[in-house]
Amino acid sequence: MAGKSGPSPARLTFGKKLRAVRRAKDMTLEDLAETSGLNWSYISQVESGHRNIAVDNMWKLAQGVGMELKDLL
Amino acid sequence: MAGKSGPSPARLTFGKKLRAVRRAKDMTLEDLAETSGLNWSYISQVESGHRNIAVDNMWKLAQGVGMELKDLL
DNA sequence: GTGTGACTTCTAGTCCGTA
DNA sequence: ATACGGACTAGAAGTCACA
Repeated sequence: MAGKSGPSPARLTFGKKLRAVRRAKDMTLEDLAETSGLNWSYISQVESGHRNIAVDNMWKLAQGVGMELKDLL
Repeated sequence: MAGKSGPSPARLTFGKKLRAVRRAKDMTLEDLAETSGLNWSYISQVESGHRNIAVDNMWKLAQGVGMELKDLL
């Protein structure tokens, strides 16, 4: 794993909200991978809080799910 | 400089708001460096949008300035 | 369709000096 | 008190195979 240190509150907040929104929109990881331009496997790790994701990618995921970034925090 | 790619909208939004809030609270970069545990030189680059900061550190900066992370986006 | 570990490449993040 | 640059290390980005 790349994001070694255990899930932090910040990662978990973002990850859980992202997953909730994605599912609410009936999107699979593969769907979101396509709309965000990121790898589905990577997104899976982000949603579970195992990755310390940076702003640019947070933004892409927010866009990919049709929301403002601040609404995922 | 490490963060090569130019400032993205996501970086700029966060950076500008952080700088505004920090100054509104009369904090210097060194003050924020101390309350957040991050390097002041690095924070300077984040505020100007030159760095693609990760969530955990965004959280630390939000804490260091006494705000919720979502309010800096 | 999804979670995870492992791996390489690239940059986030530190530290120092200089202005 | 802030900015910028170089040089370095830790860790994020990005991908894959297997469950």
